[in-house]
Amino acid sequence: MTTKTERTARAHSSADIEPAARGRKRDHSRDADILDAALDVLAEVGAAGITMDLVAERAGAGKATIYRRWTSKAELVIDAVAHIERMQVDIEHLPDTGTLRGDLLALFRPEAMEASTRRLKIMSALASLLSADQALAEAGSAVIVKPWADAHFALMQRAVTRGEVSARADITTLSQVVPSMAAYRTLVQRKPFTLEFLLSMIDGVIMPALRICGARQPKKSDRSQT
Amino acid sequence: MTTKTERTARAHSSADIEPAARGRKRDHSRDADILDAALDVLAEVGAAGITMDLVAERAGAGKATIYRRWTSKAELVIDAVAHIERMQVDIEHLPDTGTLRGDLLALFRPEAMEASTRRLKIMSALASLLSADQALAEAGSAVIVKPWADAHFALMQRAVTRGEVSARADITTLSQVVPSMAAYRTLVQRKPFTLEFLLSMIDGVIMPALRICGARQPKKSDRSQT
Amino acid sequence: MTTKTERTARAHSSADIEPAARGRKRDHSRDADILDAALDVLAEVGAAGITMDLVAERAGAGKATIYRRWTSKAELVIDAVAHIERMQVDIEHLPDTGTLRGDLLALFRPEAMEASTRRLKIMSALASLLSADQALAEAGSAVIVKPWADAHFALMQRAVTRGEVSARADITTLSQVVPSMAAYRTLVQRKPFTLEFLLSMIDGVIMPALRICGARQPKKSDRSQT
Amino acid sequence: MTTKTERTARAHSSADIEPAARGRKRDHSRDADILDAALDVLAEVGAAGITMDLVAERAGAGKATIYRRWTSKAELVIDAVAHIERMQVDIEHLPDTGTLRGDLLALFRPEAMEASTRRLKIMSALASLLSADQALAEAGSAVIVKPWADAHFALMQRAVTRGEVSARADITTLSQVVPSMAAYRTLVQRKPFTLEFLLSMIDGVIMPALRICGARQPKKSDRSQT
DNA sequence: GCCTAACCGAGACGGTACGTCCGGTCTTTTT
DNA sequence: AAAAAGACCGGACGTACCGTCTCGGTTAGGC
Repeated sequence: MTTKTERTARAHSSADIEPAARGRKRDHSRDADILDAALDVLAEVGAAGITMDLVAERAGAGKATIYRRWTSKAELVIDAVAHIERMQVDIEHLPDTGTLRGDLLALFRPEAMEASTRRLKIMSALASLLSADQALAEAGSAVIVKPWADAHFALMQRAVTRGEVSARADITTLSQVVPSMAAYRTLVQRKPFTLEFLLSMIDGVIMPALRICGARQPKKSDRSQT
Repeated sequence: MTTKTERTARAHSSADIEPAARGRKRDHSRDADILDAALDVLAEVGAAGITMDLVAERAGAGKATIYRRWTSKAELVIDAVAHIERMQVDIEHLPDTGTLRGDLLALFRPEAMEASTRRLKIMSALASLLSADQALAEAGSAVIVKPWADAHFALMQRAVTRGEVSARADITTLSQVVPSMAAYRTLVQRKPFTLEFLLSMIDGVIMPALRICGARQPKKSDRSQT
Repeated sequence: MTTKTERTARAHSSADIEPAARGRKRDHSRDADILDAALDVLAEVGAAGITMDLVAERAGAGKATIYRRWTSKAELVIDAVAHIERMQVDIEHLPDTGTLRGDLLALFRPEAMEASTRRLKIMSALASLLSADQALAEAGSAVIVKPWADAHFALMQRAVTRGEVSARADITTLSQVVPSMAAYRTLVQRKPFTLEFLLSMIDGVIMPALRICGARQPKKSDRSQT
Repeated sequence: MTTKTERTARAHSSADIEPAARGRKRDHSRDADILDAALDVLAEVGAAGITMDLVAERAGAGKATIYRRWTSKAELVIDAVAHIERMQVDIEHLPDTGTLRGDLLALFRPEAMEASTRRLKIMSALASLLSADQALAEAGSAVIVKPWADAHFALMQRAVTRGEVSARADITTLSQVVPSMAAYRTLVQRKPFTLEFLLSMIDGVIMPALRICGARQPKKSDRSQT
C-alpha cells in the first residue's frame, strides 16, 4: 500500500522524466503525521467511529490534504495499519533457537501481539473497510499476513535444510496456516491472539504435519479456550 | 442468529405468558422475501453499497417492517448470509466414503462453493459488518464457521473410532483449520474457495497432521469431479 | 417565493389529480420553524456567516429536511426574508390621510423600517444571494419591492381619482421610485432607510413630478445626509 | 478603488520616503491582465461561480500575485467592475445638446449599456460581494453610481444656470435617481438597462419633477438613435 | 358483523459523515 | 525580490444513509 503519487509515478516507464515539478512540493512529513493521527483515532473511537474530520483535526491537517494523498478512508486506514505492521516481523533478524518449534514460538512477541485494546481496535477496523473493493482487500490482507507467512516459510525452509523436517512437507501451504488463522481470529472473530492459541496451532497442527515428534502432546490447559 | 421477537421471547422466563397478542399478526412469510432481497442487493452492489432503503425497495417492504424484525443492518445481513449458509453443510447426512480424506472432499460441493461473483460479494459483506461490535462478530463467525467445523470434527471423530487416525491427534484444533482458513480467504482476502485450495489444505496440512500416510499429491483425477 | 412542492404542484394543470400522496406527510409547520431559525441566524452572524448547519441546528432540523423544501441556501434565505416582508405592507388597509403626501408618509412605519441591526443584516444577506441565478434574482427582488410598489400605485391612483394628481402623470413609473431606491439603499449601499431619506424622495422627486404644489421646499436639514 | 500599495502609500504621511525598493519591481502591467481575466471569468461563469483560482489561471498568474495587489476577492471584483465603469461616463466631456433632456439622453450610450449577457453577469457579481462588509459596500456602490450621479448633477446645474430649470428644484436628490435605479435594476433585479427604461425615468420622473413642460411622451424618433 | 390493535408500504424526520470546493496563506523553483 | 505553480488549513457545501416516526390503509382476532 502506497500513496497516490507513488503509485502514479510507478505507472510511468522508467525512462519518463518528471517535468521539473513546479510549485510547492508536497510535504511528505505530513504523511506520517496523518497516519499516526489515524491510528490514534482508531484506538480511541474504534473502527466504527473513525472519521476523516477527526483524523484531520488530530493531524492538524485539512481534509483536502488527506484526500490529495489517499483516495478514500479505506486506503488511509489500510496504510495506517501497514504503518504499524511493518514493525512487527523483522525478516532480516529471524530468531534461531536450534529447533523449528523454538523458532516459531520466538517469533511470537507477547508485548506486541497480546490483546491490547489499541491493537484489537486497530485491526478490527481493517475488516470493515476491506470489503470496499477487491484491490483494497488484497492490499490489506497482504500487508497483514504476508510478512508473517514469509517469516514462517523461511524458518521452515531452514528446518528442512538442517534435516529437521522432511523435504516432502508442503511448507508453502503450512507457512500460511498460523498467520491466516491468527488474522481471521483477530480481524473477524475479534478474539485476542494468545499464547494458548499459538501453542494449540503449533503443537496440534504445524508440528504434527511436519512429522516432528518433539511436539508436546496437547494438554487440557492448552485447549481450555475454544 | 434469529429474529428480534424470538430473541426477546427467549429472554423472558419460561413462565412468561404472552399477553394474548391482540391485533394483526406479523406476517412471517415476509422474512424470507426480505432476506432474499438483501442477498440480491448484496450481490448487485456489493458489501459497501448495501442500503436498507435498497433492500426495502427490492423486497417491496417498508423500512419499519424490516426494523421490526431485525435491530440493525448488521443483524439483517448476518441472518441473510446464514440463510444461504444453512444449505451448505448438513450435519445429519454426512458423507461416508470409507476414508477420512474421501469424506472431507465429499463435504466440498463445487456448485455451492466455487467462486461465483454473487457468492463472493455476499460473503465479503459480512466482514465489513462484523467489526461493528463484539457480539455481532461472534454471532456472525459462528454462523459461518461453526457448522462446518462441527462436520469436520464429526468426520475426524469417526476416523479415530474406526482406527484410521491416532486418538492422540488434536482434532479439536484440526477441525477448525479448514473452515477458518476458508472463511478468511473468502471474507477478507476475497479470493474464491477452490478445489485446489481445499486439496492443498487437506493434503498439505490436515492429513499429514493426522499422520495418515495415504495422503496423495493431487492428481488430475481429483479435479475431474469439478 | 414558495416551497419546492408548492411550485411543483402549481406546474400541474388544474385537472391533475394528486396520486393519493402515500407515506408520511410533510410537516409544513416545520417550514415556519426553519424560516424563523434562518432569520435568527441571519441576524446573529450576518449574511456572510449564515450556514445551513447553523440553521438546521437552530431549527432542530436535519439538513436533509431543509433541502427537501428549498433547493439551495439562496432560496431558503429569500423565503425567510419574504416571511418578514409580508408583514410590512398591508395592501388591504392602506392609510387614508386625505392627501397623497400624508398617505405616502403614513406607509412608512419607523418601528419596522428604521435601521435595526437585525433588519439591516437580514436585508443585506439577500443581495449576496440573489446573484446565484436569474430566477432567484427576480423572485427575491419581487418579494422586496413589489408589495411596496403596489401600495404606492394604489395610493397614487386614488390621488388621481380624487383629482389631486393629473391623470397624465406616469404613476406606473413613479410608484416604483421610492421602493426601488429604498431597496438599493438598504441592500447594496447598506445605509439605513431613514425618514430624512424618505422625505427627500417624496418632496424632491415624487411630489414635484406629480405637480402637487403642496410639497414643502426642501430645507437644508433634510439634505444634511448625502 | 485602488490597489493595495497605493492605498498603503496614501496612508503614510506625505513626508514618507519609500525605502529605495530593492529587488525586482512589481510589474504593474499585470494589474490590467488580472482585471481583464476577472471580467472574463465573471462573464463566463457568473457571479456565483467566480473563483480566485479561475481568475489566476485565466490571467496566467499565481494566486499570491493577486493577493499581493488586492486584499480579497471582493476588492478585486469591485476594481474589475470599476475598470469598465470608468469608460462609461467622462465627466470632462459632457454632452451639450442645448436641452437637459437631450443631454441626459446623450449620456446614454447604447453600445455600452444595453443588455449584453456579459455586462449583466459582471454587474450582478458586485451585489453578491458588497454585502461582505460596510466599507466594501460603500466603495463598490460609489464606483458604480457616483460618477454617473455627478454627471447628472452637472447637467442639471447647467440647466439651472441657463434658466431651463427652477433653482428651487432638488437637483441633489434628483441627480441620484436614475443612477440608483439603473444600478438597482442591473445589480439586483438583473434586468437589462434599456432605452425604454431610461425614457420612462426621464419623461415620467425627472422632467416632470423639474417642472420642465417640454417633456414629451416617447416617440419612435427617440429610439431611432439606438 | 363490527371494533380495535397491530400490522403494512411509503416516505419524512433528526443526525452524522462523506468527499468536494474554495478563500486566503505559505513554500518551492524560476526569472 | 517578484513571479508561476501549487500544496496547505479551515470550514461550508449538498448528498447519502441510518434508525425512528408518522401517515393512511389493511388484516386479523375479540366482542
